Order: sequence, then C-alpha cells, then structure tokens
Amino acid sequence: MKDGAESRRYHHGALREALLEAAEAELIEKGEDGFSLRSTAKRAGVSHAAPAHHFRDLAALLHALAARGFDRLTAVMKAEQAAAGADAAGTDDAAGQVVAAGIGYVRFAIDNPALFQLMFGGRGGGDKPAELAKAAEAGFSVLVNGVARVGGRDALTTEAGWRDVMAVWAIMHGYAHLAIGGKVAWLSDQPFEAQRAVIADQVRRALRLAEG
Amino acid sequence: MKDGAESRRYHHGALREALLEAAEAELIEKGEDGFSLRSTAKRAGVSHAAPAHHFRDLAALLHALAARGFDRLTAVMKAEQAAAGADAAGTDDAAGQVVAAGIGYVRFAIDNPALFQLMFGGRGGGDKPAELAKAAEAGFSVLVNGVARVGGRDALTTEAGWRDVMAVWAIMHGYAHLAIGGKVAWLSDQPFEAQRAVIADQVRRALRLAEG
DNA sequence: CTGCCCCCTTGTCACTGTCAAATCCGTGGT
DNA sequence: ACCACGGATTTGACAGTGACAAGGGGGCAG
Repeated sequence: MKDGAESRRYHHGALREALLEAAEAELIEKGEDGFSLRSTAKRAGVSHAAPAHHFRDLAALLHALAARGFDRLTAVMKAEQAAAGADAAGTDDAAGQVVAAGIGYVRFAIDNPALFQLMFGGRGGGDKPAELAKAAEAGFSVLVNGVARVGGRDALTTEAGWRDVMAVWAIMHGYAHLAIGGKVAWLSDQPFEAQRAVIADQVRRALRLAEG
Repeated sequence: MKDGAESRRYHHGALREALLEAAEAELIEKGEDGFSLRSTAKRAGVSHAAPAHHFRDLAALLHALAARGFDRLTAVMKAEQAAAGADAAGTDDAAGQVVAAGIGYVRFAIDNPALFQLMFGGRGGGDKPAELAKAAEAGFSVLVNGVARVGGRDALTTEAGWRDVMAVWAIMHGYAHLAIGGKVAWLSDQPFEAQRAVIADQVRRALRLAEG
C-alpha cells in the first residue's frame, strides 16, 4: 500500500514530514517556550524517542522547521512580487515589486509570528546547518534581485548596492518585528492598503526614489 | 555589617541583584538555550530554590533581566546622543543626534547579543509585566524625542511623525539584528566610522533629509 | 535574652532531552 | 514460500529542569 495519508503502519514512512507538521502546530499552540519534543512526538502519534531517527537533536528539528519557514517566506515574497508585476502591467515598476516583496515579508511575519521568531535566532540557537543557511539565503536573494532591478542598481557587487539592499531588509525586518510585538497598533489597525502605503513610502525613501 | 560585596551571610541581603548579575553571566556563557535557573542559582552561591523568593518564575527573572537590558540600552543611546551633541557644538544637529542614538542602539546589540535577543521576544515570552513594558518604553521615548527635534516634526501626535519614528526604529532594529546574526560581515568588518556613516545615511533618508 | 518572621534550604514531583537496548515489520535473497 | 536482514519504532532509564511544600536558621523587635 502506498498509504493515502493516515495509514497506521508501523513503519510510518513519512514520519519526518509528519513530525515537522506536528511541530509547527505545537509551536503555534504552545509558543516557543512551551514547545516540547516529546509532545510533538505524541501529537504525531509516535513514541517520544521516534524523532531521534529523523532529527539528531531538538535543535535539528527546529532548524528544519525554520528552514521550512524560510521556504514559505520566500514563496510568499515571490507571490506578492508576481502579483505586483501583474498589477502594474506594462510598466517596469521594479520598485513596486521590491515593495511588494517587503509587504509579503511583513505579512508572513504577522501570519506566522511564532515561526518567524524561531527563524530569526529563537531556540535551537547553536550551529545552524548549511541547509538552513541556504533556505534563508534564498529568501534574501529575492530581495537582492528585486533591488538590482531598480534603477539599474548593481545590488550584487557595488557597496552602494549592498547598502540599499540592507536598508530595505532592515526596514522590512524592523516593521515585521514591530508588528509581531504588537508595538504598531497604529499600523496594525490600519486597513491593509494603508499599511502597504506606509511601507512602500519607506522603501522608496531608502532607495532614494521620488515618493508617491 | 553592611557587607562590602561578598559577605557570606545566611541572609544574603542583595540576592535579587546578585541573581540578576549571575543570570546575565550565565546568559552570555551558555546562551539563551542553555540558560538554567538552577545553575544561575548555583553561580550566585545559593540553593536551587532560592530565586523563587525574588522571582515568581523563570520567566519573571528573564523579564527583570530584559528590563535591566532596556535600562542600559536607554543609557547607551542617551550617552551617544549627548556625545554627538557635544561634537556638533553650537549647531542644532538634531538629526545627528538621532543618528547617534541609532548608533548606540546597534552598538548595544553588538556588545550584548544574547541580552538583546532576550529583550526582544526571546524566552519567557508570555505576559510581559508592566515593569518591562515601561523600561522598553523609556528607550523608545529617546528615539521619539530625538525625531521630534528634527525639522520641527511633531513626532508624538501627527501620523506622519509616527511614521518617521517607526521608520528610524525599524532601520535601527533591522541593522542591529543583522549585525547580531553575523549577516553583515560587510558592515561589521568596516571600521566603526564607516558603519556610522552607513547608518547615518539611512536614517537621514528615512527622515527625508539631504544626505551628507 | 527571647520570640518571631522572613530568607533560604532540603526534598520531592512531573516533565524534558538524550541515550541504550529490545522489538517490530517490510524487504530482498533463495 | 520462507527467512534472515536491517532500518524504523518502542520501551526503559538517566541526568537536569522548573515548580512546589515543608523545614531550619538567623537577624531584629520587644
């Protein structure tokens, strides 16, 4: 049997994935503090030591979870970017796409606060495996490429280009963090379009573009 | 005896402070993950249950530690600000002072990475006590007041003012986080004055000031 | 000097992450 | 069809953790 999802075979077959799923659910429910390897195992319907075969450590599990988060973050950013591109139709609104990516970034953080916090230096802090670094890098590259398309910037090699990228990144990350921390009621309360306008404004300033 | 520091009286007398001291040392040594209430108690030279009398929870201890961190962060920002004011002597370089505060912010993060991370939503996540919120607010107000002095902005009431404040905050926080994560070798490797220039440039852009 | 109250200690509990050994069961060789 | 092989999973155990309940110790008021 190739098992249609919930087969209860002894050899689970997809335990790794199931564990990650359970882990994210636990993370959302109990928060980063209350998270426990044993209870995620229980939620996945296996014994407390089962995860050991798929993840060396608790840290390894969290790292995998974070990597997954980066994958999704990257996807969200790309999606928003693509949507923005469709909006503006013909015009090469490169800046608008960077803004869109930023919106996606912040939106992801708001939608997945616990995961977002885990991704950025939460628990499981030690030695991040290469896999995680690569996933994070992928998300970052969306931003780099976006900035590179704005006004013929060479975001990859020149120092000024890097500064622009970092500035945009810092703004996105800062807003995301603010939003999660509930520090921006004035922002969160706004309709989404207003939030978009605020962030767009800031990004444009950082890139020295005319406003509006 | 009013005990000159290390008195070994049964009634410690300053256990609360000693525990916070030990806790920070432990935090630095073992990182946020390896941190343990019991071992900080041991480091402070008391039994494992002693902290309970001064901090309801592990979370409470961490909150107090974070509050302390905010106090120091505020102090650093103010100090840098004051130094910048002295530099520019007569000129009312309000923007320069905001920049200085930002520098202080990033510098603090670099100098106290573990503490900084704890302060911003690390462990002990649940219900932040009022004390902590107040300490955080104090640091924030340094920034608010600084921005308010720039170009006659009304940072406290107008929405545009808030946007400016948030933009600067986001930039500072973003850079700080980048620096901690080691993501900005290109920045960290620079001499400090170059870092200052980069951040100054960004802050000025966020406040729509002429560059340079 | 004496009693009291607060600070701290000792002891214990449920729970955590990790390791070692036993157990299960699909797979491939015959 | 059989059967051993070997990886996946379980059971069991151990040191450490945070929280709680009692007990002991000492400084300070009377």
